[in-house]
Amino acid sequence: MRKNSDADLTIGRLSAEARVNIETIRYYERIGLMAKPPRSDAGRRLYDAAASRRLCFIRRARELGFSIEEIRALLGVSGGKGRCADVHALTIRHLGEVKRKIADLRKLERTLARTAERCARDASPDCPIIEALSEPRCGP
Amino acid sequence: MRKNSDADLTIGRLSAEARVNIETIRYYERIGLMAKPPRSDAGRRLYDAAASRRLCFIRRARELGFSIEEIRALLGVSGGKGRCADVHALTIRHLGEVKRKIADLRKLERTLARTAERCARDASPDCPIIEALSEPRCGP
DNA sequence: GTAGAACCTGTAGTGGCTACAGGAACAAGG
DNA sequence: CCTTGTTCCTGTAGCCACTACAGGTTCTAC
Repeated sequence: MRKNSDADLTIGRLSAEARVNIETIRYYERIGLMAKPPRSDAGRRLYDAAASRRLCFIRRARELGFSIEEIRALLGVSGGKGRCADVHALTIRHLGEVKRKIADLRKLERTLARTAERCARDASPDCPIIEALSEPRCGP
Repeated sequence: MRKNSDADLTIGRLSAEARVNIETIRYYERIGLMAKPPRSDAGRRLYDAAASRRLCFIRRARELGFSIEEIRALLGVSGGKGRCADVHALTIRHLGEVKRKIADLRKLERTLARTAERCARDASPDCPIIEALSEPRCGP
């Protein structure tokens, strides 16, 4: 059962361990984010502990909203090939994007709340929300 | 130049007037959000003022983050066929989603900020961000 | 041995666009 | 009228990060 690289995790077990969908793992392999693992005689993928750790890294980074390409860069650094300053810069840029998204959504929230407030909420076909969306002036 | 339906706007002019991309207008036609307009002898789409107003409605609703299907429903109401209460319900649901997204992003923002703060920002390959992403404990 | 679960590859789809390719028609200026 | 550049057409494919099959093989438990 032991292979030379200690790879004995099938994809299903890896999926459960790292909490990443099987199809997603195959996808990550396809796009090069995960290495092609050794196979059993039956052609089944066999993963080791290092692969599991890498997949967890990827999942955490995804959860933080980093894109696939950003994660590629992060993985580059995590191998000791990059610098902390680069990671920081990437994180700060990402943080800025998150802040911008929040600001946009806050604006949107306010507009929606204001509009909904004016709504009579009855069976009438007259509706201030629809009226607002139907403003005749549209062009510049 | 005048047609029986007063349709004399080419798609480019409609695009400029409603501030919606030409390709997007064609896409909306394909998915049934916009009606197929009459054509010139040369096969060019010719839009009237009502089409322009409808497109503006769609754009505004998109800007408010409503999905295509939600916009379909809103357009149904705007023709006098629905009720204000339904619009309100749709808007409140949407508002709830926006609030949830904001809450998620706020959480994310805090995590990113906290992590970035611990960063030495130097040329070191040792990096607390990478360390956090590399936590050995991954499974449940 | 059998049935169900796990795994494989390859392809297509999700949502909402966006960008071509390869052609035809139009408009403006000389 | 001719030329050139712009606008428009249809159809197809791609973006991002997955996700869901179809149709098959292999494994596991009873």
